[in-house]
Amino acid sequence: MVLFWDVGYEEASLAGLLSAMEITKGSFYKAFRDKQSVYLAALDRYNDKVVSGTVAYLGDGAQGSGRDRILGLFGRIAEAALETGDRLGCFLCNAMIDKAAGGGEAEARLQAMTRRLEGGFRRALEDDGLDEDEARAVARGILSTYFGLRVLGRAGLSADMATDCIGQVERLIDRVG
Amino acid sequence: MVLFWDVGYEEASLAGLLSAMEITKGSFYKAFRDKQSVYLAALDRYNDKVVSGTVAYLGDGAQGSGRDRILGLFGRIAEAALETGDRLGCFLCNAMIDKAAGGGEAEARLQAMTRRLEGGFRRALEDDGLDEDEARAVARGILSTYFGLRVLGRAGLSADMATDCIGQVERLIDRVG
DNA sequence: ACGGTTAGGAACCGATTGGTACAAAACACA
DNA sequence: TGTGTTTTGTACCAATCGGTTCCTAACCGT
Repeated sequence: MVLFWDVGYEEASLAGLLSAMEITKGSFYKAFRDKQSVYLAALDRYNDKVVSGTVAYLGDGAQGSGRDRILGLFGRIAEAALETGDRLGCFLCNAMIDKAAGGGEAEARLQAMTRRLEGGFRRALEDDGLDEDEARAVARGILSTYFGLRVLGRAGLSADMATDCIGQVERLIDRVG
Repeated sequence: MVLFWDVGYEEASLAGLLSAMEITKGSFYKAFRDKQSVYLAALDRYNDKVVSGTVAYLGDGAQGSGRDRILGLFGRIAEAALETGDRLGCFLCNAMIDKAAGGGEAEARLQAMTRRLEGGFRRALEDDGLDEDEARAVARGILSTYFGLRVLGRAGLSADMATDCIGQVERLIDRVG
């Protein structure tokens, strides 16, 4: 999964996948139909692990208000990009750009994950008292900023760029209610 | 340029480039050093044509207020994605995700284009009377939303998603001043 | 220890990759 | 028209691509 995440579908060669999995071709083609199916499995895994984790965090009242959770998420992303020099970005976001991948079957998964993420933001906003329609609209704006930040993070994000972006997310939330 | 824009660096095969350019290998390798240099040239071309056009539009007072221009830009993007089914997205945005491309030389160009785009937004906001610091911060938030919208547009953007995103950009602008 | 099943490894496959070498064709200038 | 130069098309290259085949090695319950 991490290899696809890092370098995309085409650039992830079969040899690279094999060494990353520490298996050889025999086992590979016993376990999977072809390269594409592994990619789809990687997407599913990302959905299960990362997206689920993010949505759970956004919906976890123990982490503070909805506002706190959303800003906390963005803070963690910026922190990872700045301090540990994380250049992976968001696999979902990368996959949406990567046209070579999945051949149609990927698109449904991508849209489903996008909806889950949007739902996570909306949930957090509703916890702060926003009504459904307004929460959805703001959530979508935040989602879009989220993807944008992940894109920027992939190409090297400066610290002040990150803080400015997060500041705007903050304003997007605080305006309402 | 359009081929790289559409399918990315790796997926754009030499044969595809040749037929797109309507030349053969002989002329190709006389005109360019290798595939990577063509990619960089395509990035430069995108900068010259598209980014320059966008920045010019954002700075053109004849197109209305800065607010009008920014919202006009987003409107045109959404319109293209929805009506004509444009799945190209933004070459700059795609290239930032596409890690295979450019090998270090691309990164400087990408950051330069990003700064130009940010400057375009900032200029439009300053025309509406925002001071420099505030304009920069808002511009960066808008830039991030811009990239996010382009990502969403690549994977099939619904009409209400687009209107909600643009609505949040509007709120981001209107809050200030 | 046995036979049957499954997993694993390595050789091999045609197709395609980006890139080179070179000759033929088009061109410019006189 | 003759000559020298540049452009263009083509044959070719090693390397790598994703994928198949097949044989061996490990493991299983009896």
